[in-house]
Amino acid sequence: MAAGRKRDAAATRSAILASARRAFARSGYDGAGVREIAEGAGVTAMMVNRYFGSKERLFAAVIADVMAGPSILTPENLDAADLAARMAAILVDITKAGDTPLDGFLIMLYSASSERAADIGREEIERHYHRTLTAALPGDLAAERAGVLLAIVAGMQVMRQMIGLPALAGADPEVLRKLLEPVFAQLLSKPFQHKD
Amino acid sequence: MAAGRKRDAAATRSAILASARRAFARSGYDGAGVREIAEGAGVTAMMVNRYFGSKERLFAAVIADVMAGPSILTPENLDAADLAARMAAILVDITKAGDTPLDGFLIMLYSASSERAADIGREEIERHYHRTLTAALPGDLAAERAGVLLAIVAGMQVMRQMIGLPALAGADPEVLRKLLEPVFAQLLSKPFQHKD
DNA sequence: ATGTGATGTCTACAAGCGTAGACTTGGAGG
DNA sequence: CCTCCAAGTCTACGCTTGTAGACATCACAT
Repeated sequence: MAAGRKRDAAATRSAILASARRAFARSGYDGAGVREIAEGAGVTAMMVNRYFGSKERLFAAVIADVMAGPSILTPENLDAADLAARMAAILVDITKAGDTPLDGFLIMLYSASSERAADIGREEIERHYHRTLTAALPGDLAAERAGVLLAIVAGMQVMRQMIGLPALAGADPEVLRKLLEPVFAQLLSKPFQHKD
Repeated sequence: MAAGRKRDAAATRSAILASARRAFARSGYDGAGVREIAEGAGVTAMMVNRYFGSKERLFAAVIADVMAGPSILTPENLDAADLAARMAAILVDITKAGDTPLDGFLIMLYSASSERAADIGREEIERHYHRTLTAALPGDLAAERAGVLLAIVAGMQVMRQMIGLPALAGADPEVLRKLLEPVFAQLLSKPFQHKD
């Protein structure tokens, strides 16, 4: 058991949740073991099941916890005039290499090969990210444009953090921002019209 | 053993490779089991190790096989004037939902949570995709632009096929092409200059 | 036809997984 | 001080995994 804490149910629960978040972000749903998660929280494996019922329920709790945290799509960002620039800056910052406090998107990507985990992830992405972004986009094809935007965000996380493509993982953040901003601006642009 | 084939080493090897490709594309490196792969090829699990040495070596062989196949980055595509439109069209087609013959990119994404698999994947993406695309890009920051382009390709695969985001998975292909083409065009554009 | 080596199968092992139930220990209320 | 329930640990089961070695079987060359 962790030295600093003794028999505090709420604290133990938080410790397990935090450890699980780290573990899932590092190894994905399948890769992270219950014993490993428990050790990271300073308890035994059985406490995970005592507090969360099962590994699957723990994963769902982690995703819910992550979703409750800050994201690119905060209301003040969505209403800002320079949304494209903000999105680019935040995305580049979030996906910087090393032991970044990874956000939930990455956890879901790592876990997407597990069918159950992918289901949970799709549901949460849909509800939390896609719906919000779609609603904020003026013009035609808002849902599709929001989808492409999320795909770009996902792709940057994949390439910078999961694969670790050197050209992206080691790139100058300023350069990446300059590259991404016009891309975002194009998809976000207000007078988007479906012309054909 | 498969009914149609009898004691043909080359055919058995191909069958295992093909089955492994399907299995890895469906479940990722960790998710796909050797027994499952073997069954898909109509043999026993031990044949996998006999022909490929280990699961890890099998995975490397699958990636190599996939890389040898067709991709977006064929020379005639890279030289074409309408590269952006071609990339958009091919990407949308490749990532269409259902039991598509998935390309290697997706296998690597599914397997990225395994450290060894991610290493193999990064190496191959770097060598096969990123280097080729970088060389084909005129203007400044070719490596970074190529990286962002690959990230978008990866993101579309993730969102359409892994997560299955409805807005993308169920979208009209024509619409997606129209959305992606200007994005690609912007990153591919010849007179790209790093201005600051 | 008859060895003989390649081809494929069977059984099994050691390790790790998620999970369950019985057990022990701590800390607060009487 | 003593009790008692929550908090936490221990041991273990059943399963799956990748892999190893011994065994069987088919096809071809002599």
